[in-house]
This record gives sequence, structure tokens and C-alpha cells, in this order.
Amino acid sequence: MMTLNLRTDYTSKGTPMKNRVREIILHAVENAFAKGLLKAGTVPEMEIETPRHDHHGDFSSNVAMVSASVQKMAPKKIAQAIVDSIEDPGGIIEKMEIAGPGFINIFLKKSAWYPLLTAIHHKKDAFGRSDLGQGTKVQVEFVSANPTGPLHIGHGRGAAVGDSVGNILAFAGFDVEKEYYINDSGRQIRTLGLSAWLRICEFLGQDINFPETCYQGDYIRDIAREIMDALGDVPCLKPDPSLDPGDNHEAISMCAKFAAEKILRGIREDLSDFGVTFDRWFSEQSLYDAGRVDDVISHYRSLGVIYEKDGALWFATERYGDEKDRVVVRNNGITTYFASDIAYHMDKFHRGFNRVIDVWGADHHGYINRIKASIEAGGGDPDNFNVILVQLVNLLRSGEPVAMSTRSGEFVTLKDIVKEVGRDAARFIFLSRSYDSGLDFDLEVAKQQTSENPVYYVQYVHARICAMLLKACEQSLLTGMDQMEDIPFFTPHLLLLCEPEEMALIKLLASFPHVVEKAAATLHPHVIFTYLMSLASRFHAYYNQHKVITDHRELSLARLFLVSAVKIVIGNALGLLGVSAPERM
RNA sequence: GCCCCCGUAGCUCAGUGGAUAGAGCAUUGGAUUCCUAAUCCAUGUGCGCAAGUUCGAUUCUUGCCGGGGGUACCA
Repeated sequence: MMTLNLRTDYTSKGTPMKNRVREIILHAVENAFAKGLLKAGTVPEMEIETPRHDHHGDFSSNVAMVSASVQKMAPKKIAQAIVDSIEDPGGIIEKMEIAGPGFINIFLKKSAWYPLLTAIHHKKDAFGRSDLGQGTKVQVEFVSANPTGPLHIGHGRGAAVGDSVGNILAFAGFDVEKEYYINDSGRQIRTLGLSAWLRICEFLGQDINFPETCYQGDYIRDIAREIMDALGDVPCLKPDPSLDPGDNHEAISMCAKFAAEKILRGIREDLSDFGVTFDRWFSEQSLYDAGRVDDVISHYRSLGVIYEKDGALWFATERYGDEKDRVVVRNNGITTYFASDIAYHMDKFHRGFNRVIDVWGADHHGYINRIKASIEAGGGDPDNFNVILVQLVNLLRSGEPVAMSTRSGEFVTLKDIVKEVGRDAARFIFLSRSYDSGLDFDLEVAKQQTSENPVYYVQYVHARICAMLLKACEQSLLTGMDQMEDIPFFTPHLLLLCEPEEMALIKLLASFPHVVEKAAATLHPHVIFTYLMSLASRFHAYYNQHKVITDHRELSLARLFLVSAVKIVIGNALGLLGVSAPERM
């Protein structure tokens, strides 16, 4: 079974330019049918693609090749018939060539591209938006770390991915809600309470054997002290030599509640410092309190999907493709996490989400099938549930692995990382690779303000352009920073933009909406990263080769118009990744 | 054993059913009287192996090899 069984019924609108070319080609095929150059019929599924190489044109179509079997003609002859039938009322085509095995390569006039720059200035921070999602309600749930300890670097990657996927989907026309699921129920929370309680007893002078299964980190001691300060007068928190500390259930549950709330506040704060906020924090305990878990169990029991065996209750997930059936209530009467997960995911769909996306660590992949099974058994469509599995992060310092052990409590927290390397650098690196691959995160590299660090490479573009706009203002080329965005009253002579580097930049800007759609359709934020790197590279090359502000006033204005369009797109793309676009560096 | 991810340049990784597979780092050599050198330019015998589908496969399928993660009445 595919991990990411994506819905494919979101059709890309493509870029306006690509669509115009598509229409011209399709019209030419119809003409060729009418003229009898080709056998009339339907046009097979064809593509208008952006070729890798400039000398293959601005766009290229494989229509002749995919038509070969139907037409029973050589692709090149079909291509010739189509090219001979082209009509171009808008006059956007410079020339067409038939190349390779039968590609039709289309070269557009430079003038065809200029309106795009105006469009970017009009749309500003909305440039790149689309209605791909058509308002589909989608929930992205991510991080959802248990409130038993601080967030670590793996959570950081999940946070960056989930937040960015949410941003991208919203930009692509989905109605997005971001949610954090709090596992505030169950054994881990009890263990947390026990850990804190034992530390308290230790402080109070009792001889304690601190079990390995308890949380070892120093933060537990800090919390224990806080509990003593805040609740020291509560009777059950007094030492009682006649009672084994592990049996003081009242104290343990009081400590658990206090500790979980304290840790959760820390998590919220760390995420907020990381630039990640949620629309909703959903408590697992609230499902139990509302009886939802029991309801779900009895519901599925009545459907015959949950059955009793060996004193436990089992969910028949194997019927729906899982490896084996799974326990929902153990023979000691305690529910498993799977039970509340079923109720939780049912609740998501009941809340009206048409699509549910969970971001999990890759070590949880075994859960996908059972959750899908529970959705299908409940009459839902498991394809509306997607799991993004985020592979592990290797934390390095100058190429050497940083020792991390959750059990000993010695690990670098997300907070530490953000403090050391900064929010922008951390987020950019987390999103620099596909989450399908493991990620090396080197603290020293992330900290460096040099070319080795991609975040500065991209942010520098934005800062450089801002500096230019400022200079233009000082020279009275522009009357204010807003002037460039005041398009209805001012459009420079864009025909002056005719350098190859300028055309390359404009074409790259034109592809941004398509890049966003691709990122949204595949749920892959690194697509935005890759785009940013190539746009930044194009810009820096242009900057080094051509002066924007020159003695030639009209040319300067046209170039400022171009680079401020670059600034807008860089800003929009960085925003999707949750990275800031500084005005100076 | 079974499941998931990965295998592309010395290293870290993008990418694609098609026409000459890219970037960063590293190496070596260059560029600044000039809008920020956190920059640019030059520099490369690489798609793990083997079958299959296809007009065409690095891309899709299967098998194998190698790395990582999972495989509890744990979370």
C-alpha cells in the first residue's frame, strides 16, 4: 500500500502562458483535422512542458509523439501538419521548431512575457495563489508530541513540515486548519507524574530507587521543585513513610496534571518561538471525558468490526489490509492509544474536514494501515486520510554526530537549536530536503552566515533588492518604497528589458504559481525550497552582470520594476516556508 | 520473515516516461574605481544490479544487493 495515497482530483490550472500555448496547439490540431492533414478524432492526452534547455524553446509539446499510434504516421510528420495549421491571433509566438523524436518547440516573443511582471505587481502577496483546492476543508495535524518532555529536533522537522504544508495548501485554495493533538491521557502521563513525585520524595529526604522507565531528564527535577513551591501545603504531597511512594496515587496524579500542563506550556512557547501556531489544540482526554471512546467502541462492536478474544477487545483491521487485528481494550480493561486514535480520527471527519493529513515520524508508519482500516470500517474513504512520514534528523556539529539519548534525558532540544542557529535558518534547513529522506542538520553550518548556509543566500536577494529600492528613492527615481507597487499609475517601458538574464528571470517568476500547485498537490514543501534556490541564483547572476540603477532613467525604472517583482515572489515563497524576508542584512 | 523510506558527482541532496541528468559543499583558478563579496564566473568518465512494460525507462513493475526505520494486550 502506498504511504501517501494522494487524491488526484485536484487539477492544475497551469500558468496562464502555458494555457494559452495549449489552446493554440489544440486549435492547430483541430485545424489539421479540418484540412485533412490529420485523421479527425480526439486529441490524446498531451503535455505542454517547460523544456530543460533554452534552445528547446519556452514551451514544448509532445502531442505529435502521443498521436503517432492513432494517426499511424511518423511523429515528425504529424508535428509538421500541426505547425502548418497554427493560428496565433495574439501574436505571441516568435517561432516554432520540430526537434528530436517529434517535439514541437515553441519560442515566444519577449513582449508576450512582460504582462506577467505587471500581474505580479498587481497581485503582490497574492501572486502564486490558486483555487486548486476549491475551498476543500483540510486539516493538518502535526507535532502532537506527548507532553512528557521538551520538543527535540525531530519534532522541529515535523513542525516545519506541517506548518509549511498548511501554508502551501491554504495558498493553493484549500481551507486549512492546523491542529495539535495532546496525548494527555494514559500511561505516559502517569509515568510523568510518578517521575516528578519520586523526585519530590527525593528532595524531601526519602531514599528513592528511581526506575529506568521513568523520565530521567533534569527538567523533571525542575518541575518537582515547582510543584513543591506551588503545592507544598497539600496533604497528600507530604512524605508518608508508611506508604510506598509509588502507591500514592493521589500525589502521582496531582503531579502528572501539574507536570503535563507545565510541559505543554513550554511546548507551546517553543513552537511559537519557532513561528508555528495552531488553530486548535485537541485534548485526548476530552474524548474520554465526553464518552467518545466508549461510543466508538460500542458502535464498531455493533458493526461486528470489534470483537472479544482472550479477554481483550480487538479491531478487525486485517479485513481492511492491515497485517493483523489490533487490540483496542486490553484484558485488564485499559484502552490502548489506538482506541482513542480511532475516536479522534472519526471526530476529524465529523467536524467536516473532507481531507485529513497527519504528519508523523517515520517510526510510526506501522500505524497507517490500522487508522485507514478504522476509517474504512466506519464508512469513510481512507484515501481522504494522508500521512506524511517525516524521516529522521541526524544532528551534527562540525560533521560529528551529537549524542542524543531520550532515556538518559540528554538531548538537544528544539529550543536550544532555535536559540543557537535562529528560527529562519532552522526552518529553511528542515525544509531543504524531501521529508522522504533522512536529514543531516549540522549546527555549525546552520549557524554560519556564509554562502554555505542557503537561508542567507536567499534572504540576501530580498535584502539586496530592498537596498536598491531605497537607493532609487534617494536618487528620486522613485518617490517612495510604495511607488513600485503603485502600478495603475505607473508602468515603465518594459521593452527595455531584453537581456537574456532578464528574460530568464521573468520566465522563472512566471512559473511560481505552478510550483506552488506542485508543492500543494504532492504535499512537498521542499519544492518551494528548490525553487527559491534557483530564483536566488538567477537573481545574483543578473545582479553581478547588469547594473539596475544607471544613468539611463527609463532603463533603471524598468529594471527596478523587474527586481521588485523578484522581491515579491521571494517574499511570498519564503512566507510559505515560514521564513522571514529581511529588508537589510 | 513481513512493512515503510532511501540508493543519482568525492560529500549532502534535487530532478525527469522523452531530446545534452542538475545544485550546494569540497578542489583548482579568476572577478569588486560600480546598486551589500552573506555575491558572481570557470572547473565533473555519476542514476546500486538484473529482468519486464514502452516507440522511448535514471523515472513505472518485479526480483536481488546495500543503508535506515518499524514489526507488542508499548507509546
